Amino acid sequence: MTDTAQPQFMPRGPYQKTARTRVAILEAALEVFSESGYHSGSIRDVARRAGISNSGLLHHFPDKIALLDAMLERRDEVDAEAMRKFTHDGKSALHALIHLAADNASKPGIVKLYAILSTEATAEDHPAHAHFVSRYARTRHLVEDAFRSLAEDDQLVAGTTPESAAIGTLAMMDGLQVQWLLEPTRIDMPYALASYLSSVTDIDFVAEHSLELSAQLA
Amino acid sequence: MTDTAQPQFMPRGPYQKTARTRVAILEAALEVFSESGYHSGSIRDVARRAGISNSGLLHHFPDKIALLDAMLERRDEVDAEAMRKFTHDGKSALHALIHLAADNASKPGIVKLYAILSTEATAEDHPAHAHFVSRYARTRHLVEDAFRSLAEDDQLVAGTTPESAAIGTLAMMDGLQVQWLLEPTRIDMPYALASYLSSVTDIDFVAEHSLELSAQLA
DNA sequence: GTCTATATGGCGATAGAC
DNA sequence: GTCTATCGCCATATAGAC
Repeated sequence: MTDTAQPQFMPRGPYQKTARTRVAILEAALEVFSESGYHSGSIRDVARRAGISNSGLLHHFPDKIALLDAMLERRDEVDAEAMRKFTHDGKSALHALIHLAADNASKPGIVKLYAILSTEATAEDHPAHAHFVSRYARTRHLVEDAFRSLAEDDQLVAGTTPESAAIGTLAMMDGLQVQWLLEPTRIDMPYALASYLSSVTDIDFVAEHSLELSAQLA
Repeated sequence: MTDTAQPQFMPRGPYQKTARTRVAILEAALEVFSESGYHSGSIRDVARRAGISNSGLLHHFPDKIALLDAMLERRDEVDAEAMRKFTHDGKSALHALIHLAADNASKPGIVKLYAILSTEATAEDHPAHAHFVSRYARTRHLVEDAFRSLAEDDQLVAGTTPESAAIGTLAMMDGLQVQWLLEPTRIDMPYALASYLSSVTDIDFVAEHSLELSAQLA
């Protein structure tokens, strides 16, 4: 990894500008890859949006793949941080997923990035293929653990296993995002996810989530 | 529309060869767009696989967008045919969806086509945007009707509406496809879908589907 | 109906000046 | 660290011969 992750340890000297430029490039890369995916998104477009020349960009990232890797790594730091906060018990972890869905509803760029890249990266020779395989495995384990702790309290409905519930939860989140991107006003992602979680557990996530919403208004 | 849909009405004369060429082109287009999506898939690649030159292809389809439209139209004819067969009652319609999922598991090309195109077409200026918006609306209505007829027999679980169940079903199917494309051996699409349908209805689709499978072996 | 040849332009990446 | 200039490639699409 490079110096992007800890810019606070080198704020002075010539590196300060470098770090700022790198961040600008990575943010532009997120925009471009969100809109067009990796193959159709162009380095030149990223450079243009970052206010830098084509070669100026390639000074910071040797090639297109390095740019994609760095951008994904940056995103994963943010995600990992958000995940770490909600590993209390199973129920609160699933509530956190509903919050995540609500949060995503205000970030179409991020949602589109993962929707496009994850399908594109389905091809085995895609530069981000391994990244997404391991990303799904990691997330699936996290969600599976949440369901397992619920199962120990007999709160999973009959016929549902922690594994099948975890696969179903991730599938539901992904699928809802596609429909939401196509018709944002028709799809209520957090509600639909809560509805799913309620149907595979003995917990009324829909009611609890709407209670939270009313509490926020007070 | 062109003559592709009714080749049986003009089998002789010079059109016969044209029709055959067009079909070869559309099948090649399906391959290419399945692997790379629309933007990254190239007309040249399609032409190469169809055994024709670049300009030869453009004689049949004036530009790339026309090629995509014709290919989607052709696929939709097949899909509509498959759909028409199972509009008996609500329960059999949902069983047919499980069959569709099982069928898809042997057609990674088709699955990948829709997975990639539907996320790519999320962009409002994508040539297939309108196509996918109306495709989702149409399918959602079909599934919603199935759930509505179940609701009239009190077979929907509490807290689930025909609309939310339809949205959830489509989301589940889409999301499962992405995970299945990434790790085919880990995901059992028909089982996972049956599991979802069982959790939102009072019908044990998992048991009924596995009964069907055993019957087929006999 | 299919071809070759070509116009036009975007792409990733490199070389070398400042 | 950033630039201009450039190479070589591939793209969509057109013109015109056969």
